[in-house]
Amino acid sequence: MRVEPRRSNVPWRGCRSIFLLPTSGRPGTGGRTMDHADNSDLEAMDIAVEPTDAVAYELARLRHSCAHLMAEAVQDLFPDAKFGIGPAIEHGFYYDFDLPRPLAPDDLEAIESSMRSNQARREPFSRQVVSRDEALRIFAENPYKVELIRDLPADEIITTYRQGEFLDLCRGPHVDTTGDIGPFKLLSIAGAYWRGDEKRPMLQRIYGTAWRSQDELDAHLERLQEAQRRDHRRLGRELDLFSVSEEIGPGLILWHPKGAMVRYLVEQFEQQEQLARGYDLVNTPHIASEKIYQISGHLETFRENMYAPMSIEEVDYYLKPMNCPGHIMIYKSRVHSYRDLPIRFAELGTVYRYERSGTLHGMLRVRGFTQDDAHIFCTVDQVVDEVRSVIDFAIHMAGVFGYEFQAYLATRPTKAIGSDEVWERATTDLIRAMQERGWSYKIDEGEGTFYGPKIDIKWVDALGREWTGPTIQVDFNLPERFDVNYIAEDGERHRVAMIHRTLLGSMERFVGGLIEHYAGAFPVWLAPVQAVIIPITDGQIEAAEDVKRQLERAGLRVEVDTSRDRMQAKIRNAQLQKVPYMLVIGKREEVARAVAVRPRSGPDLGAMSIDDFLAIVQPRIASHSLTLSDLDGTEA
RNA sequence: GCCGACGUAGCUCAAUUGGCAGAGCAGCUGUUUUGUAAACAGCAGGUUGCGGGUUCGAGUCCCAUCGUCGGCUCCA
Repeated sequence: MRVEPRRSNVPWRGCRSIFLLPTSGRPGTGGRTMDHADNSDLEAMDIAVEPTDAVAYELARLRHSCAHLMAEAVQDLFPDAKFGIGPAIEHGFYYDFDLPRPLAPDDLEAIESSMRSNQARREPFSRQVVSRDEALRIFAENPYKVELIRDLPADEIITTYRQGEFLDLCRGPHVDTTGDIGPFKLLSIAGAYWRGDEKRPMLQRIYGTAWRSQDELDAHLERLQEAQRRDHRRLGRELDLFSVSEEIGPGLILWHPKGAMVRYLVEQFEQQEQLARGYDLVNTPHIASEKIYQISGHLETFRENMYAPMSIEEVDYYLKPMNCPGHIMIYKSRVHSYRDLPIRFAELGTVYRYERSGTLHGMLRVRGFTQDDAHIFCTVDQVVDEVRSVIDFAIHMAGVFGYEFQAYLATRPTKAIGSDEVWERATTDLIRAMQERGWSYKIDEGEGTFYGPKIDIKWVDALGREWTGPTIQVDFNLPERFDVNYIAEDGERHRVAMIHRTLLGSMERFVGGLIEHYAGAFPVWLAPVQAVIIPITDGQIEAAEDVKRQLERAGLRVEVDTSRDRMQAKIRNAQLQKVPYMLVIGKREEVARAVAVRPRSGPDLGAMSIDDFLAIVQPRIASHSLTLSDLDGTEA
């Protein structure tokens, strides 16, 4: 199975990654993972699908045909257009064009309507085998196609496909006629570097989606809208969770009280879990002198992501981009016996990294973030066990937040420190740990860190989107560079192994993801406000305040809505704020010393005593339940 | 950083071909004291992102800049 590297600034859009058919009979490519320059394969393959899945195959064929249909329309509109590649991708397709002018939204409509009339014409797709020279002659006017042809393996059978007036270099296969393409919609225009290389020309890319039936298309468009409704930037403002300020700077998150409460609850929970698993908490400074980053190799390999140094008494100091050097220095502050190991240092460590302006995205891609970072110092023999227990920990955390997950093994990048043997060993250890855990994993070729390979765990959220979050890295390199040792049974110094890991990734990205995962409706244990008490008239404010005090004594986060809105408006506001419980108090409840409980998710539970309400809520808080009452088993 | 689009009140949006910058919600004040998703009225709110330019006159046209959005590249 071959995996295309993810390319997107939005972490979950990584699910755009696609799977290619095995390239039987193509020497030199079997089993090789695609790299960024491998788009020629994409074009040659054209159809990109999970090999086992017939439906996916059919969809991909249809979508790739739709890309051709779109290219035909673009050619009509821009006779001078030069064509790049137009593969099927997950949920749709795109095609890259070199056009004489920028596309505008109106163009999409024109292209779409031209596509529809060509679709109605039911133009057949016809395949021709051509020689390399013929192919070069046919596409002589088109430098991109020429490049693709030149890069094809010598024994490649070169084919073209024609429908109507449009002829394309293409391996196919296609549907029989344009009439078989099914309902489609063009979605967006974007720039994209030719062959993904930022040094090469930028082409205009049109994204579209196509399905077998109108119902499937409608469902997909509905999913896109749902994703928009869940956008954490929108919910972050509406629920008053966080903001960014141009004056403070882009990519720097301001956590408002409610967002900070969610973060605090996540952090507190995780810290407790860590302490229960033999971690020690540490703290390290936000800046450090250049000396440490010379030793670590950061200045060598990570400098472009680091902020410019500040000079303090003629020594350059850097904002820390990672927490590892600090933890290493804590370890090294004294001699360690093999009996001490493993030592596990955990820190909610805030790091700053320069990210290019175009990559920033709400809380999901920022310039300052807090990692739930830990470094495990252990013997080489303990690595596999430790990695395995980190994996268990990660599974546990995923379950608490209701995520499915998928593991990726990221291997040695081009820019790396350390010998081949060391990398080999670290990679093998990671694979062993995953195998012993019974995990299947995919491979992200060359996506490891500069000091070691890693397991990236990607959450799959309620909408089926993937998020890069937790990461586990085995590192034999930094211990070497920092000369990190322990005294073994033989009385000699031995090198430690290090495991870097996060379980949630960063608090920014994790909470941002949580917002979208829960659509802002946090489970009651995470909700910044767990209950709003709604007095029906001013007469019940006192009773409401009294109830609030009782609930606060029981450890709940509660507000009283003392506004002069009518009850209906108060309920609406609480509902829009996605507060788990509304506790209505009118005259009847006041007299009965009760509250009428209305969960945001379900029907009114009627009036009950405070104790009865607590009996509903407290177990759910303690168990991190996703439900608010026995009546809603499925609320997410 | 690159390609494209977009920046008007706290939020969502209006404003003919360049001709006095408006509405709803939120906010404040008053009236209403209300039974499960928006009571009524009034007031206030803006150097149209920032800086230049063209013009008698710029939210509108031009240039530059900052930011946002969709992608590309890169990443927790």
